[in-house]
Amino acid sequence: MYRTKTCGELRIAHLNQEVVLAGWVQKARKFGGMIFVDLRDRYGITQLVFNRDIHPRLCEEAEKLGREWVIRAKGQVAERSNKNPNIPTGDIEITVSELQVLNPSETPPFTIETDTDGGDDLRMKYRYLDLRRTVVYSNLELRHRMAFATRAYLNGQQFLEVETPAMVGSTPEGARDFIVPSRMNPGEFYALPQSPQLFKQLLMVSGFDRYFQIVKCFRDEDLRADRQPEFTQIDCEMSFVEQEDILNLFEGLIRYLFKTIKGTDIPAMPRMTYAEAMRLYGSDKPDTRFAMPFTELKDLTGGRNCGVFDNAEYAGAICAEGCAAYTRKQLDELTGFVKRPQIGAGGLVYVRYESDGSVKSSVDKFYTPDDLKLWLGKANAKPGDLLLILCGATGKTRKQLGELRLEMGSRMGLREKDRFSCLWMVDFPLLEFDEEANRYYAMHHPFTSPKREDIPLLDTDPGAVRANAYDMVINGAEVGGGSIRIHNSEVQRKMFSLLGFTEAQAQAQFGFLMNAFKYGAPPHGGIAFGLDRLVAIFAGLDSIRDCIAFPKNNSGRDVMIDAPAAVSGEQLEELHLTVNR
RNA sequence: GGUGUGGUAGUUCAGCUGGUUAGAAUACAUGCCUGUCACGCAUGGGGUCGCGGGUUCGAGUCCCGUCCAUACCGCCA
Repeated sequence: MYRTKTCGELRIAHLNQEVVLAGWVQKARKFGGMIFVDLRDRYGITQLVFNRDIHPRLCEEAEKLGREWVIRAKGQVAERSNKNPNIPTGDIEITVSELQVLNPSETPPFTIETDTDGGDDLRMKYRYLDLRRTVVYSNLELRHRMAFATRAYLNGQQFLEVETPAMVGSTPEGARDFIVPSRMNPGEFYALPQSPQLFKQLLMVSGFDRYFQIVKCFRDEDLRADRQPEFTQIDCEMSFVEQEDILNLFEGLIRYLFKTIKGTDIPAMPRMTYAEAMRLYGSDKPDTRFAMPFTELKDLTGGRNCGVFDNAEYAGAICAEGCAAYTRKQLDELTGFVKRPQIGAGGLVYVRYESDGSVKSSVDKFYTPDDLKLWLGKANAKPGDLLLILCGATGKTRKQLGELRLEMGSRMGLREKDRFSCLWMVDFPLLEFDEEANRYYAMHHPFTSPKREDIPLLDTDPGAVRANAYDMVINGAEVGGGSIRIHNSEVQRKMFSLLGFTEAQAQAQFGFLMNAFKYGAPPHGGIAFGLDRLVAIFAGLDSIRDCIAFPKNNSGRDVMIDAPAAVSGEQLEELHLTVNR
């Protein structure tokens, strides 16, 4: 037996017990006649003590120990004379009587400690060492617990976990596919699934009624802090349900996760329509940890010959509470922020509501204090508040104001990581018009059903049709989304024709699904949650990379195994491929 | 594809308007140290200043190009 106890479990109650521990040398503090070794494993750290007076030969051996050596030590649990209240095992130590080096280690390229001296690049290259650090390990442990709890909840709701293929066919809509050449079918390719969408719908046709799968999905698009080319979804589908059933059941899942993982009861999730979210927050995933909604000012800005406002289709303001004292420098910073190419606003108008009740603004040339007080009134501003105003084309300006709102939220400390605000975003538009391609695209996917009352609009005003589609938003992040699917072949045909698919194209791409639907497809719908994002939010992480064991870097590379990489000419030949560069 | 930021010791970083031998902390090595837990003290080794070109008497520093990392925009039904 390599060990009788782990490094995390020994307490004062184990006093005088003879134990065997195994693990890694976190750090050895060497004195002349005494050596303290912090022995680490997954469960914690236990201090080993070597004393020259008691075991001179052992002490000599312990002198050689270096960082990350793997050792095994036998000894007696003893009460420390100087206790360490910072660790759970801090009351005891092991007086070692036998020491065995199981494997020495080179000095690691960075320190394996919570406050490591290693930068991101290096930690990713040696990810197996990075994962030894408790802070990183605990994110993966949390991920395990969340996945486990998800399975428990869904199992309790009669969901079956079914595996679907990871080698599928490429489809034209949506994200770029990762492509896998087929050796046995020259010139033909599999694609890795962007989601098991079609398969889970087929499982509904098969009568599985409630399906889920915690499954890897793949999208060949540029990465972000919250986007990896391979990521994990909690993918779900249900039959004989309406939108309300799905919202309730999966609000239950998230509530269950908060309860079991964080021990908190979250309030009922408000529902917000897409239109309302755009009007109030300029985003379909508003961060509702703080309010600061938009106030529309266009109707109050006319008649004063102020070109900026008069030429704008839209003027909107946010009210930053208590920020009237912002300095010129701070306002300049904000102006710079909104003028960055990523935001793209022309400029920023501010109105200071001074604590003494007076008003100062960047448009004092055009507007009287009484004019400005009307604006402040509409925005519910109080003395001491600061109004920040953007204007321009409606859609664009709302988006810009949304970014400014988030920036102000951050600056004002309103986006604490340990506070959670969840909501359902509902009534998404069914279609989105793409100016460049001069056609409609499905906002969600082509199988999303339109709202029954909006079906007539499909012929007259497709852009106004609302979908039975919904997203769950937590702290400004889209953590899940889904829809009630189309199960009526007439509506599906209309949808394909709106999307510019010919009958033949639709048949070629989605024929198997459309055929299946001929044989009694039940009404059905589903949802998929991004497990990585959920874990990141629960753990308060800035990037989902920190809760993925072996993530890709910003360029989609795995710097640890150095992938992707070139393959041999023989391999290419077998696959009937030539590389064109 | 675009914008910003960064690349200097094993690591994290400092290095001003260009100036002589490029620093700090930490890690590492050696020695001393019997209650440390960020141990302490002393000594030491360690540098292609990302790469290429240019300006200059002189470039870590300025210019151009390029590569890499990172955040964001585009993209992500």
